Amino acid sequence: MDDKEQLQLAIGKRVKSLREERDIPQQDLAAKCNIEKSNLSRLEAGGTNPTLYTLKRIADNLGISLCDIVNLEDKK
Amino acid sequence: MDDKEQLQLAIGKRVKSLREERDIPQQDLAAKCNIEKSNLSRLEAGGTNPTLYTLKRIADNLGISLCDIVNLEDKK
DNA sequence: ATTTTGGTTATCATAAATGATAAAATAAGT
DNA sequence: ACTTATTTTATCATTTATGATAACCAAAAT
Repeated sequence: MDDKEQLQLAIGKRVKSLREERDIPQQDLAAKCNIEKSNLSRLEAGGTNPTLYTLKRIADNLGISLCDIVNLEDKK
Repeated sequence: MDDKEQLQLAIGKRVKSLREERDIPQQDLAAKCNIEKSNLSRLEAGGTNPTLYTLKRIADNLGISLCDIVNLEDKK
């Protein structure tokens, strides 16, 4: 697996984990962020290389900073 | 100006500032990151909404973390 | 069993990021 | 002034993120 795929999987896991910690369904988060639920599903599954703005909206609606949402080190 | 534009300008400024601190020309950084110099120029000018992977490569070659490169608060 | 609810997956269209290249502008050296 | 280095800008092609929609799957609730 290459660098890019690993990164995508890592950010996907991170978003999913943060969302689940808050007990908010994909659909709800997607709606609040104005992104398609199918898009969020792909993102969480590591199937996309999201743009900064997409990550910003997700971070905002999870109540954390951009810096925090891309803090992928040692996150399992 | 909308949210997205502001974000783009902020990340552009941040990258440019970090690059200049290190006295590395756009061309060199672009080459190390395997991105087009024109693309990096656009990015630094706030003309693009970069993907996570693009930011990752830039961060790596600037010697900082993803978290750090998107740390845009109070950066002027 | 059959509705909900949450999530996934597939497909297609559209917008936009990036690649590729070239030319022009600007700054820095000399 | 002239050269050199650096950056910007424009254009076009290609790839891909995202939008939009629909169908499907799996639990859980009832």
